[in-house]
Amino acid sequence: MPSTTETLTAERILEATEEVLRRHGPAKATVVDVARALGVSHGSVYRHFRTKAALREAVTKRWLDRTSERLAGIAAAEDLAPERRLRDWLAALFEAKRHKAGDDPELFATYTVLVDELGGVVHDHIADLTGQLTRIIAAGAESGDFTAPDPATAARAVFHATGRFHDPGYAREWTTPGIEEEFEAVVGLLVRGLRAEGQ
Amino acid sequence: MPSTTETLTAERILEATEEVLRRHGPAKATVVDVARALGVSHGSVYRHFRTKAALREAVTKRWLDRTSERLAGIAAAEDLAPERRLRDWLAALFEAKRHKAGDDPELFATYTVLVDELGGVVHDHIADLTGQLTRIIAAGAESGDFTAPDPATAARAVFHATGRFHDPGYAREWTTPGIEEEFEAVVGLLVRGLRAEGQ
DNA sequence: CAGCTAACAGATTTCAATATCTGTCAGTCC
DNA sequence: GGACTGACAGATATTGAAATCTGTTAGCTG
Repeated sequence: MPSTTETLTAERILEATEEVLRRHGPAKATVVDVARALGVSHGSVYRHFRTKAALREAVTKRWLDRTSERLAGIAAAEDLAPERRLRDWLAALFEAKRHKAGDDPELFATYTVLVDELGGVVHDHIADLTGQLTRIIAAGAESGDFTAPDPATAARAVFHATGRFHDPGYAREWTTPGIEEEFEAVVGLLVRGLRAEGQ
Repeated sequence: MPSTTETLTAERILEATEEVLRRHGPAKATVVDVARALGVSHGSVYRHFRTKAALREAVTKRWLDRTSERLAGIAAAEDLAPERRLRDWLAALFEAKRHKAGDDPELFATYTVLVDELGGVVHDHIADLTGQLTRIIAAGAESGDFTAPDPATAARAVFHATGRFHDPGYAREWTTPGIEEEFEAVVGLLVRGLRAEGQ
């Protein structure tokens, strides 16, 4: 039973893949399942994605990009003071990840598996996020609020230092009681470390 | 073939267990293997450890404690300036973990598996390490080198912020080229954040 | 009698046969 | 004739029967 008569597009395949992953999980989701969900033969799916890995990569990239886009808005908010912008951005990153993990834990676990079987995608995602952070810190350095000889290095340091609050490997900890305070303590320390001497 | 005629002690069982883990890995190491290595029946092992989990826990605790002990020396070196002491301690922690991981990757992977199937042991280990950090930071706060209203909170923040350089989950990254510089950048930022206003 | 063994029940793991999946391609169908 | 199918070979996953392991205990042994 074909779900619609529309032509088969990469986009429709990605949507079906996401649904199959949600239902079956990363280990049991097959290309045949995706084709079945679309009412086509699996050969047709291979017309749009050369391998199963390419399909998984595309769907994962889409998922990661949805997070980056939301944060890009904050990174671009040049009206806010740099410190405020940095704190908001980090809080939004934490909140976004935590929400994804808490909302639908199985889907989050699924994407976590996909993410670390796909080296390149994560690398790009992290480059994207640290790029946004670099822009915030560079703005702060220019305005004199921050001391940062090399904003890109400082951005990576801030990103790594807050890993506990956005790296999926720590997702289990995101529901423990004191986590908000831990986050505040780490961010507070980092912001103090970035601030220019005369405040 | 009994390896010796000595009486069977908990200590001898732990040594044999470590050897069996090194040889077979965490998934295939059995209590029967340990007993065989000691030339006794597995029932004798159960006389000293109530369950297989208890045996694994004891051997893991021993392994973690070997790291803590080395660091305790630095934490107690009260002749060093607080900032120096903090930097040395963090560098020693990174170095210790990195060495363990690089030296015998399979044994490290084995213990990593054990560590995160045993919730309580890690918790104690982390409490031990953050306790050492707290003492260093508290000393810095007293001497006026650091600003830290709550040294224990600051210690946990520093520990979490440097997770990338001691959490086994990141072991893969410890051999990548820029890791030393990343470490320096994070530690530099944290130390700046801890320093009292007038330097 | 303290320390050990050996045999056991139930749970878990292994292994090999069987089924399913991936990726290709010759051929069908608007 | 461009999008799709369906049959195929080799790779991977599933399954269930057999082997092994965990944890207990009755009894041996020095």
